[in-house]
Amino acid sequence: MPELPEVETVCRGLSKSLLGARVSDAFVRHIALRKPMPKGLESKLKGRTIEKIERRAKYILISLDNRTTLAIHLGMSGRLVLSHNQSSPQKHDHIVLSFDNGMIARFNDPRRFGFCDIAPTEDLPKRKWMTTLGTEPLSPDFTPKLLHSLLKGRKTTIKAALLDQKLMAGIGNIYACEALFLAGIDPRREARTITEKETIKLTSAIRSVLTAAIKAGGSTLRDYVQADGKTGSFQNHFAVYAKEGQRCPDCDCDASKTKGIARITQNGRSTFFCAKKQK
DNA sequence: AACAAGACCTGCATGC
DNA sequence: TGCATGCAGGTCTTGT
Repeated sequence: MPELPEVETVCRGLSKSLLGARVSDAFVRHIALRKPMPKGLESKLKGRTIEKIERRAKYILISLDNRTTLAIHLGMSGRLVLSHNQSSPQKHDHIVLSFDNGMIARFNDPRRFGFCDIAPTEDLPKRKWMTTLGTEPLSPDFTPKLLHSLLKGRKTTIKAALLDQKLMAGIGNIYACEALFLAGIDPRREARTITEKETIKLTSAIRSVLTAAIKAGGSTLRDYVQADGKTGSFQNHFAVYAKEGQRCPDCDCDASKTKGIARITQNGRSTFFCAKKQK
């Protein structure tokens, strides 16, 4: 589910209510997500004050006042929602934190593809899941030149390359499809065939789709909600994602032999694109 | 090393 | 109504 814009939105929402708040009570359901829950997590959280909440790739990083950081990944179906309602943990709640300011934060993840880690902040960059993460696509480092060098020699498709978190971190299936559409690039192309000129278009497409999605509070398909429980709205602005058979917003493909937005499977995942516009 | 496929889970929509 | 099938925003592991 949550890709970079959704995780960014959640981080901003959590920051509004939780900075400076102290954990008065912590519930952890010790059932394995992608990895087992850290041992003794409850006692590591209880009594701590939240100093900073930020995002790296699709990870939420919550800095505590004892120089430790709690990292949470939402997987496909995860939510991290704030409320004032004190109630016993619901189905698929994995972490419930009560704060001294009256807020309750719940990390709920039905599919359990999520992930949770806690470590001294200075050790964080050494965690295995952290060391493999590539460049942030919204950082100034993400230039056409860098993208071109990342794609160099790669025989995999450009779509698969955009999803490769080792190359650039944070893009998921929705925004890979949308960015390729904006850039006018066929998702089936080999990554190494993308020209320098095309990387200019592609970096700019990636930036603009991610930025617009953050502005819209992310995309809600089914599970994702913001920290305040509201849905995102960027799904209303999709050009191609989940629009199989519909007309391309940019051309008259509907009337052509391509018959609108196509859906194909690449590396086991759906890709949506317009074969007329994207070359 | 790079790449593709399978595995990990639950829930929901669809079709019989 | 029940049951089987396929599909979903991600990443890790395995095998070629």
